[in-house]
Amino acid sequence: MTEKPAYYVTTPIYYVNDVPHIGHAYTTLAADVLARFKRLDGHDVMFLTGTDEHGQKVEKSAEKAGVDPQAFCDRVSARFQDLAKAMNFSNDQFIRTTEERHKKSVQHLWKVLQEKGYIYEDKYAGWYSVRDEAFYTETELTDGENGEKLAPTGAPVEWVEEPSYFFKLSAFEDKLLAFYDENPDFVLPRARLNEVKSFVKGGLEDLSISRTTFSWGVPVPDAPGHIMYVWIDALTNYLTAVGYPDEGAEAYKKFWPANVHMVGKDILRFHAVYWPAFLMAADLPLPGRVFAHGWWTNEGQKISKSLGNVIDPFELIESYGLDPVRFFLLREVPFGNDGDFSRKNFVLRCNADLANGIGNLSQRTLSMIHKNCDEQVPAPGSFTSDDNALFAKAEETLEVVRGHMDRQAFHLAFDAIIGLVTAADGYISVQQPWALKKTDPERMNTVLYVLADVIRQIGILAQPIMPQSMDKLLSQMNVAERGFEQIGEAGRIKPGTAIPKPEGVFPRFELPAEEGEA
RNA sequence: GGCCGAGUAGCUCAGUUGGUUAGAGCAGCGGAAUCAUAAUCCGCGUGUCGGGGGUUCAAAUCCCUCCUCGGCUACCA
Repeated sequence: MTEKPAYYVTTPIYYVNDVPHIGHAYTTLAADVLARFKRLDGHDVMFLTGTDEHGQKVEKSAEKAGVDPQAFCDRVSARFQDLAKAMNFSNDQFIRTTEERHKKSVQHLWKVLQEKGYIYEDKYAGWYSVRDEAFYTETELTDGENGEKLAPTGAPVEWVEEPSYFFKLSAFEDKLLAFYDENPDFVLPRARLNEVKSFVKGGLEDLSISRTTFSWGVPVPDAPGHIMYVWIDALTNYLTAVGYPDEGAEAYKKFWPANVHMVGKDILRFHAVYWPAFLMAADLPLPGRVFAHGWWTNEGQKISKSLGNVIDPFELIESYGLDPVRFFLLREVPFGNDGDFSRKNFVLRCNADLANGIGNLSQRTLSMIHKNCDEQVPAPGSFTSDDNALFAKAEETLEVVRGHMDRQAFHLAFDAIIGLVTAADGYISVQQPWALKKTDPERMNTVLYVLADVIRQIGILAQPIMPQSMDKLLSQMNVAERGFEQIGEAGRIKPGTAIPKPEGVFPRFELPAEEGEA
C-alpha cells in the first residue's frame, strides 16, 4: 500500500422519489472537483455518492407506477447514475440504501446504539394529515371554522399515536456545543454554524427513529413491524461505503472519518446535529467538515416544479457542452451563497474566462510554436527576470488554489487560475514574440518555451474543474505527466515535444437574444 | 415574535486589531497591437460605503437607532 494521505468526500444520497435536477448535479460536482483535486495532489481518495431508496413515499410511488419498490428504485437510481456519467463525475462508489451491505451496517449501528442505552421505545404522537401524508407541529396549525385544526395546506389533521423507537438526542446538547466550539470549521460557511449552534442551544428533543406504518425500509432488529425511519438509515451510508461494521476493514481504517460531507443547505441540520450525535453515541470518530452550499435560481426566479422552470442538467450539457457548465456552476457564485443561473451571465462568463482566456491563450501560443518553431517546443535560452516571474506565478498559483480548495472556496480557486492566464497574456504583450521573430529568433524561442510551459501548468491546474477540456489541451501538447508534482520546474515541458496545429478547446457562445419583460 | 447575517461602482463581490486619494472581476467608453477563437494589452469610476445620530485627531470599519432584504426557529428527502 502507498503512503499517500487519505481523503474521503461524500455527497448526500439522493432520494429516488425525485428526478435528477441541477441541485443534485451541483452538489456532486463540488464533491467531484474536490476529489479530483485531491487525487492530483497526491491523496488516496474515496469519493462517494448514491441514492436513498427507502420510505413511505417510495413505497407509494412504486405502487402508483404499478411496480414493486425495488424495481422502481432500480429505475430511478439509474437516472442518477446516468447523471453522474453525463457530468463526468469520478465517484469511486455509488451506494444504494437497498444494498444488503447497507442493511447490515445500519442494523449493526442500531444495535450498538441500543446496547449503549441511547435507544428506547415510546409512542410517536403528533398532528397528522392523511391528505398531505405529513406531520405538523402545533405552531404550524391554524383553526378552521368549526374549531378544527388545519394544516398550513388547509388539510384537516388528526392526532395520531404510534409506537416508535427514539434516539436520545437530548443527551448530546452539551457535547455537540462543545464540539462546535472546538471545531469552528466543522460547519462551513461560518454563518451556517451559527444557525446550527442556535438550533442546538434551543434544546434538543429525542428523535423518532422508527415507524410502523409502512414496510419499505430496513427492519429494526428484533422488533417486528418496526422500520427504521429516515436519518438513521440514510446517514449511515457514509459508514457502509467504507466497510462498516467491519472496523478492521482496510477502507474503513483508511478513510473513516470522512473529511467532507458536501450537502445542500436544506439538510445541514441532519448532518451537523443528528449525524455527529449518532456517531458520538456509537463512539465512532466524527467527520471533519459539513459544507452547506446554496441554491440556484433560474433567471432570477425561484425554481419550482409548479413554475415549470426546473433546470435540467442533461439539457444544459447538450446546449453548451459539459465543461463550460461545470466551470460556470462553481465559478460564477461564491460557493456557499445562493446563485442565479442566467443564460446571459453564462455566456459572458464562459466567453471571458474560457474562450477568450484559457482557450485564446493556448491557441495563440501553440499556433505560433507550430508555425515558427518547426512544429515542436523550442529550446529556451537563458531566462530573464520576466520569464522567471511568470514561472514563479505559476508555482504560486498551486499554493493559492490548494488553500482555497481546502476551504471549498471553488470560485476563488478558479479565480487564481484565471489570474495566471491573465498574467500570461500580459507577458505576451510585453515580450511580443511576433516581433522577436524578425529581430531575435532565439529570444522568441525562449518566450514561446516559457509560455508553453505555463500553459502546461494551467492545463494541469484546471483539470479538476474541466477534466475533458484540459485533457484535450494537454494531449495536444503531448504532456503525459499531469499530477501536481509536475507543477514548477520538476515538470518543465521538454524541448522538441511535438506541437501539432492546435484545435480550439473552448467555443465562443452567442449572447441570447434580449427578451422583453415577462 | 425570537435569534443570526447582509445592505460598498451598471452587475457580482473583496475590504473591520478604525488611519495615506475605498478596491477587483465582468459590462461600458477610448487607445495600442495584430501571434490568436473580431480574441489580447493599456487607460478611464465625482461611488451619499442603506438612512440618521454618536465616540474619535481619524469610521465602510466601534456604539445607538431606524429602514430594507435574507436565513434559522426539528422529524419532506
